[in-house]
Amino acid sequence: MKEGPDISQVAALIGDPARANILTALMDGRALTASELAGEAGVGLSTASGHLSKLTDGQLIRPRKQGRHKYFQLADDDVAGVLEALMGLAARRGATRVRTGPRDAQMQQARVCYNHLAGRMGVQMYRALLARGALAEQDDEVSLTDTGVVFATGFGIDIAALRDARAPLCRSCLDWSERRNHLAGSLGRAMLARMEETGWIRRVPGHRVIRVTARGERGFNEVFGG
Amino acid sequence: MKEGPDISQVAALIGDPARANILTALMDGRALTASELAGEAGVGLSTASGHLSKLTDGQLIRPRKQGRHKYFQLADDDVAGVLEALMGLAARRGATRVRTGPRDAQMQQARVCYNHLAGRMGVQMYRALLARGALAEQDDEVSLTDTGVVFATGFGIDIAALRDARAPLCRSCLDWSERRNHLAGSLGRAMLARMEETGWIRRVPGHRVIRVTARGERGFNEVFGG
DNA sequence: TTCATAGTTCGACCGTAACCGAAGCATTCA
DNA sequence: TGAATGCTTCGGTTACGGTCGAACTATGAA
Repeated sequence: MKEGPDISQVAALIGDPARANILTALMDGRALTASELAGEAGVGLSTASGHLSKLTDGQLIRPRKQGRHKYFQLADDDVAGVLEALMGLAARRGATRVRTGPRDAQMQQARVCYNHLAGRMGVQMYRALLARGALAEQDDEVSLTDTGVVFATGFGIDIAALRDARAPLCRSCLDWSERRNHLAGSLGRAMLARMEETGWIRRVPGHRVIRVTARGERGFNEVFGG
Repeated sequence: MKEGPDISQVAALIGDPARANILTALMDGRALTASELAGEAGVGLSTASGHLSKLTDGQLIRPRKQGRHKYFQLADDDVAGVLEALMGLAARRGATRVRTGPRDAQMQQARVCYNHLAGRMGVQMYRALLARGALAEQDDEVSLTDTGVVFATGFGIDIAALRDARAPLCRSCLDWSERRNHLAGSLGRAMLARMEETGWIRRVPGHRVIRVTARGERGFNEVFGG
């Protein structure tokens, strides 16, 4: 008597070692690129690509294209919940593994990403703007609220001028070191430019690293918390 | 690379269609013989035997020898919980089985989930118990309050006896059709058994569907609202 | 423009495991 | 004691799917 949903397809999807590794790697909520996931899974890029499209079709993960990178994250909390529950069952017979750490500290702190602020500082700014209601997020889209217009103007940015330009005002950009959103778009660019003008930061020529001045650190923390 | 237990083995175990059929058939908490399960799975007896020993090794099911029969049942509530959760994912993907008929509607209304009540009725009961302070939820854990002990006793359940058994008294289980918690654990089992004793419900033999009697409907609404 | 990097698709190879039937135990019943 | 039933094991076949490298597409950098 075959009743209820067919669990074998979903389970089989999770049941391949490479795919299970991919899903486990995504369990912390970060978004990783196809190449990184190939490394995590211990398979070649072409193999991983096949797995990723299967997982996407199965709605266990969700892809997000960004430039020439393609980031993947778990589809939603329910998926994470199922994985967690499966780990509970699997734990009854042991078999655990290890983990690796990150690298370039300076770049992770603050850097330029297509002319806007990225790294921990970029992510912190983005979250602060969300928290104070300056930005509104929905379905991977982000927009500037009325509150946000007031804030940006106070920060020294001419929003009306930015709106005149064809380029999108706000875009969320996935941070490669933090794996969280930061602010892109013409507003993101203007924010970074403004920080440079006011002497908060200094860009290292020929490199993406950003140096934060003492004044910049004070000011940044004051405005964006932290 | 990775951390946490290896979920791929357990998932692969569930991922085979024949084994998934076997596990699904056991979801109502009954113990079935190898021959019956072979029929459920749609494979030959020798094939089923192989699957059953794999599932046993994987601790998803538990065999019980009785004479020349060998009965199998799910290993415990956790296994049932994982299966329910997987059904939730599968249902969302639209991977329901071909057979959709009156029985599906009945299943969503009230069904057995490893010996406890699931479906809309199960969820409603759970929420009513929370609302009246009989159950307390925190961090995915659920426990019986003093108020709850009084209530359960009034319902005809010997809580002291349940506590003596090793099995956990209360446990929440995610309902695949409602996507909300319902009550599992030995109390959940006792509640269902009590409803059957008092003639509120009648289990359809060989199926997970539960039939609610007229008296049961009155009584249930009276006690659990709605 | 040209070059480099990220990812996808294709083709071929190969291993695992699902499957069945037949023979082999084990248990119960006559 | 045999005969019947329930299940397991074995051997052989088959097919599905995971794997890689190479060719191809798309995007960004110089």
